[in-house]
Amino acid sequence: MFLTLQDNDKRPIYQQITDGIKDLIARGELREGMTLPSVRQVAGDLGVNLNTVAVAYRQLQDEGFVTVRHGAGAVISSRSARPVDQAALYKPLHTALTQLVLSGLTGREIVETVREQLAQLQQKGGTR
Amino acid sequence: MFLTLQDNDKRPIYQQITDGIKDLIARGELREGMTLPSVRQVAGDLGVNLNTVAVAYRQLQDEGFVTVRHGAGAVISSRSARPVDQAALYKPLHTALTQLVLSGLTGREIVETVREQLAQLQQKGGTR
Amino acid sequence: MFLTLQDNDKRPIYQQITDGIKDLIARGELREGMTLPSVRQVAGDLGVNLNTVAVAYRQLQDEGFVTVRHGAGAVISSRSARPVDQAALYKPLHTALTQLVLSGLTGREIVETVREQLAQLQQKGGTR
Amino acid sequence: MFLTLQDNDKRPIYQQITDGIKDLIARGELREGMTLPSVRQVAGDLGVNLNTVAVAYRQLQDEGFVTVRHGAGAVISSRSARPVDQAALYKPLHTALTQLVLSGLTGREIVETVREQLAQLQQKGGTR
DNA sequence: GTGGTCTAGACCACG
DNA sequence: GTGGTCTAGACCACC
Repeated sequence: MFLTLQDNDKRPIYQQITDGIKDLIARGELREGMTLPSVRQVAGDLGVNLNTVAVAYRQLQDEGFVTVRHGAGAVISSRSARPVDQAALYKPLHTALTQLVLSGLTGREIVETVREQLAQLQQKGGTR
Repeated sequence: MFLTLQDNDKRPIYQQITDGIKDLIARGELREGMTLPSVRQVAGDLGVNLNTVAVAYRQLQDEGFVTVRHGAGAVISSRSARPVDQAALYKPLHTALTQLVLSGLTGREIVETVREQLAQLQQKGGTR
Repeated sequence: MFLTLQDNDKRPIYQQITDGIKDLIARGELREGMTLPSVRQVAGDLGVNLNTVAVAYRQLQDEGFVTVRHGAGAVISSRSARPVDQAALYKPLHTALTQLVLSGLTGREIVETVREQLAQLQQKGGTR
Repeated sequence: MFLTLQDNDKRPIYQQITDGIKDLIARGELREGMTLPSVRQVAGDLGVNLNTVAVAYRQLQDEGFVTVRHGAGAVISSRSARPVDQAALYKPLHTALTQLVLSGLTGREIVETVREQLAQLQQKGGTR
């Protein structure tokens, strides 16, 4: 399977699924036009309830990442179809950076870490 | 007041308070030895429940950012007193970066944003 | 083709087809006695399942918009053959108007929009 | 109670609740700053499951109509906080008008009906 | 008290 | 087969 759940993760399960799929899209493993595995399959693979996965899929649809065709599965949308909430976008980054600064890392070290993580996200060509 | 709450923020109120105070420490506006305003005062200023602020202060104490002395309020700890959870440290950064990549920003733009935010956090010299 | 499907439309595909054909009838592009293209042709053109189109045609027949003659296709009925469900008729209008009011439009603007859309529907003189 | 469910309504229950509350906001019976009745109370009054109401409330939150404060209820947002999807806004109106034209009503009659419904929606001063 | 999440299991609508 | 909705009932987090 391409998704895994973390026990020590504080996010709700459905959110982990949503974020995980967004992550796969960001990394280019899931591309425009591809069909997501069915709700039932994901639920079975992860060992969670059908509804939990359905909530995640619904969220992805609401945010414009996938187009759900009733009875025919969920298809990855084109990027242009996805909206952007500028305010909500930078808040998590700010919080994360604050934590890193507090931990005593220097700005140089933090930027280096950011570069590494970005390289990892983009190595599949997902943001071409 | 030095803290404000955002209506459109998804974090619980106590978390916004905790994060806000950490932010002030990171920026150097709150320094080692300074005393935080009382739970009652913060609750009154923000218009929230006493318990909510108490939870935030409790969290700051648990994480070693402040030392609460009975009858004397909460004072900012020295940085060396603060523990570091490596795993928990980088996860928020990864999530935040993923969101930014998904929004269509290039790696260059993201690194630039990171630099700006770091500069803002450090302009007071609080952690350098 | 005379019909197109919208990806961002929440209605089921068969409903989009039904509504689309009703629209063409309302605009006078399809008139009494004309024959609809075959289920197979529409399915092929739109790239959807045969059953989906069949359901749409069935719905049009149930509502009296077309008469299906075995082996001869579906022909547009005379207007007098079409029944009217008063209650069901005004509910969608009410819902639509509520949405427009909520969006902040003034009554004057909404009435103007309605006039424009009606003019568009009637420009071919199909129902006058 | 201020909400009622229609048996002959094809919309899912949670959608009827969402639309009903939007309607109340549009009519000005629910105004900015007022608190919605609790999920439990609505569920009890309407005789539906807790989750069903929770879905409706979540939808209202996602669309910006209410701000949910965990543990403290759901409060009506200011109108400026609400986003607008232009495309989705006019489609229902178009569909509704098409049905009315097909029923044989004249343009004059339809505009008159629209005026009446708008007057009804606005009589409480909700759109001031 | 409030809302949020999750499960187990049912039934419906769509393709 | 697919996803969507709903119920009954549980437990958690927040205020």
